[in-house]
Amino acid sequence: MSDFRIRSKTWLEVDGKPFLGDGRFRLLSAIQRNGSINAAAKDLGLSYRKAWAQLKAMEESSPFLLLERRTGGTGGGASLLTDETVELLKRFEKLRDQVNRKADQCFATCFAEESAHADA
Amino acid sequence: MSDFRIRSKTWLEVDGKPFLGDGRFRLLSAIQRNGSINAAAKDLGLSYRKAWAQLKAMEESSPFLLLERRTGGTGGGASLLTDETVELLKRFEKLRDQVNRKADQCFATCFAEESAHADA
DNA sequence: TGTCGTTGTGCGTGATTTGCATAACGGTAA
DNA sequence: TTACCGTTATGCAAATCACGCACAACGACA
Repeated sequence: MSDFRIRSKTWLEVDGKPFLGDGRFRLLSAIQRNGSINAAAKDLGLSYRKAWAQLKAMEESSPFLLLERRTGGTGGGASLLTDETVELLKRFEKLRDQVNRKADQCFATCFAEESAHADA
Repeated sequence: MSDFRIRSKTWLEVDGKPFLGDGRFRLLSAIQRNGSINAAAKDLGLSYRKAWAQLKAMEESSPFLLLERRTGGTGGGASLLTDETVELLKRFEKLRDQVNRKADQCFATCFAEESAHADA
């Protein structure tokens, strides 16, 4: 009964539609690091097309502006996360980590043959 | 910041491949209720083809026999969960509910404007 | 005014999913 | 023994979806 591993995903929704999950979290983080959607996509090994589609989906249901885009100009353009987005990422990361940790705990309790209580 | 709802999924893997998640849990439960794959599929509103594919995928990585199948005979045939599968479903349901409950708690903590600590 | 690297988008191609159609099976009853 | 019935099991064509190439628009700076 214990050949299993547990996995879990946590994400936020708006109006029943997916808003922010792990993939989009990584994308936004990469934009923050790299300063542009294009560089972020390359960084993560995904196509600009796909990254752009994810951002569009997010923006369609976001209650606030996600990022400032600049087309043309020095460097060809750039994209910058808003303060609210940076704050959102922080909260989401904390939430996700807490849930993952709890999932591991529950798994140990429900599926281990003989489990001493872990107190991590 | 609080137009969001939290969602989470929990599932089991074997050898890095998805084994038991919410959809397959519902399928197996429906087989238990209905006594056949066909009736279970109708019950859930999915095609027999798809239900069968899910079972096949599970069986390819399952450490034990999932269900007994009978082709032909009275009623045309039938399918019955093994005792181990019934036990697995119980444990998974418990695990899933615990993780979901914890996710709701964490969400309240991380995203509520002013949150008194909930102690459910 | 030309250059450059962005953002933004149309569209053809390939992969994946879906569902229809059909074969095989075996208890039961005639 | 044989026909019947509803199930398990599967091949295959059609539809749907995802991917990524190719290209247009943009604007600060030299």
